[in-house]
Amino acid sequence: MSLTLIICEKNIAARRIAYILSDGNYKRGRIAGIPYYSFNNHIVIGLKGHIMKLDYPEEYSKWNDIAPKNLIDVKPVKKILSPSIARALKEIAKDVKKVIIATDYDREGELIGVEVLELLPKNVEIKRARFSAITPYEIKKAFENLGSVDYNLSKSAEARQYIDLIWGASLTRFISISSNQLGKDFLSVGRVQTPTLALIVEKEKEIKNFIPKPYWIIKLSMQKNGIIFEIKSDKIEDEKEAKKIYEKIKKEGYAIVKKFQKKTIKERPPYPFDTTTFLKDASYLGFSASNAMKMAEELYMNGCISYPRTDNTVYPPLPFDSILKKLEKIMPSDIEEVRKMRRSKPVRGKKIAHDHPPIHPVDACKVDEDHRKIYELIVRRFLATISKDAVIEEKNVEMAVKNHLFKGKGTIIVEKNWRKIYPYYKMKESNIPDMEENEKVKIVTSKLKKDETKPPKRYTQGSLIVEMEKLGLGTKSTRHEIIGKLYRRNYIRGKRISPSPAGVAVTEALKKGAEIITKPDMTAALEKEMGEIAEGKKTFEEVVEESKKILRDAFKILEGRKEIIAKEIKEALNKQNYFGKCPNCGGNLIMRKSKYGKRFIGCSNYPDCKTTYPLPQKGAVFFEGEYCECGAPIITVIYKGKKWKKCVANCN
DNA sequence: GCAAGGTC
Repeated sequence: MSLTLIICEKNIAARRIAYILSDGNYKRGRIAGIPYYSFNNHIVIGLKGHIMKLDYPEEYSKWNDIAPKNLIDVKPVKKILSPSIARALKEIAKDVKKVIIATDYDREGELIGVEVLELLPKNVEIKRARFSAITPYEIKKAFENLGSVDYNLSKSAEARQYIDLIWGASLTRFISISSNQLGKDFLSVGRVQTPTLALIVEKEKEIKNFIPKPYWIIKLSMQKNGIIFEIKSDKIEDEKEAKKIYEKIKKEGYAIVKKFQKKTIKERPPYPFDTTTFLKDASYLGFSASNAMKMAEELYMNGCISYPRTDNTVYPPLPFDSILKKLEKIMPSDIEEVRKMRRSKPVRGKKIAHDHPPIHPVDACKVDEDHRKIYELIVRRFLATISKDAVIEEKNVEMAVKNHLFKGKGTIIVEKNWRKIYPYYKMKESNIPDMEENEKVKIVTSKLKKDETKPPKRYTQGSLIVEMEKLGLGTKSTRHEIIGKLYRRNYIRGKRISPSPAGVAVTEALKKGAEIITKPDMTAALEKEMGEIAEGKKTFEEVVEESKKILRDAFKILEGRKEIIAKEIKEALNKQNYFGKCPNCGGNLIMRKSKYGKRFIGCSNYPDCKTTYPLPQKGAVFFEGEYCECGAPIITVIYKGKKWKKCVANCN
């Protein structure tokens, strides 16, 4: 018997492909605990993404045994990530004559396929199926037109792995060892995480250096036909000028209409959910990116929504009617509304990818509270994208008082349509009456208001993910994990994200010695080089060697600055670990770790002063200079997106 | 105990 083995990137893809190729007549089985699907001398098996991982050989795993910079020239080895999958593949391969790689049609997918080949005997025939959607048409076409594996493409992905590992491992160890942050408290560095951290550090700097500029605005409260509305002057930067104008106009009883415009605007619904936009809106609902992603993954695993990792904002043909029919069971009145306001074609976003559809519901589900919020967001987004445009009426007026110009604006939603079903995007409505040119309108009151320009806003997890995507940092699958990592390392804190002292110190230290790792440019350059490997213009060896050279040069500078770097990071950590003055002896209270790894607060005069306080073991804790009535410091705790303050002595 | 990338 000669078998054909079809390898997919994940189990769900394997099942669907088996279903399509066998016209529904496949059998399920398990081997080494891994599910597979068989029909007519074919076996389809799904992996769990990469089955190999690049890492340093065991003997280099002790950080003190080798100087970090020497890691650059150690050859990493491939290690098996999932022994059970490797066993299953080897078992099946015994009877296999032909292998078809049917992993995702992208760079990492090509490498995942090649990883499998390394586990299989060399005498099998190897083919590659390329498809950009798991639909019967695409799949059948791909399997009728099999190609061969693109080793240049897989090599380009290997170059990325290699470069990420040598830069990440060597710099992580260098920074951690020089600042003596070892064990669980190590300080990490990476091609994606460090530029992301630098964005946050940079934003904080902008906020700190921001000098607010005062300005004045004259606001007039107007009345016509019983409608009260507001018009205002432009910003006036000079106080004297503002007062002069105000004095001149404040006793006036009327303003004269110079221009009046009324227009009706059709407002399209928001485009279908890709991962980035989904996480942005979930962030608005108070979900951290990691938590939102976890909820979405669980909803996907339970068959409630489509695959949650996608860059696509354009629906392929979907069974819209049957999805609506399913959803009717759980939200009948909403679905009735949507039926009444269906648009002829769903809206499309700008980004099109063909591997996965935009995130949408696939079935009606009843789930617990946290999942429900995420599920409802996804369902409502889907419904909005197939609903009619909202209709907005916008009025703009310019009025003059003694030759000084004032502007007013009114916005009213005439027909809510998609806004009815997707209430997360709020719009401020304000009404102004219709007016005609040269008409006199009554001024009710006038005010001169002082205000000032505002500093830029800190990132939220949502806006940070949007920015990362814009800069090409990370992927749809990794961005939320990168942000989670920065929190876990205590580099960043808060919902409105700010850097910790250590986050700032590590960024600054790297900027002065290895600036490239702190910028998105490194990813951009790597993308370009990977493209060249894929096109056969450069070899893996050339690209890796070039990268190694840049890293060696960076180490020359870093090694020279080692003492300063150590001092700066240690000072930052001291600041981070300082929790105020000891109420018993006046010494410094410091966050320490017990020998079991639990954190607590102790006095710097230990053992003479034995003052200690317990700390919560989870979340971020820090001191903002406040003390409780009992004399003990008040700490700020951030955990699971919530922030609160408490007396460290628990005196209440 | 290092990275980032897949996926569970």
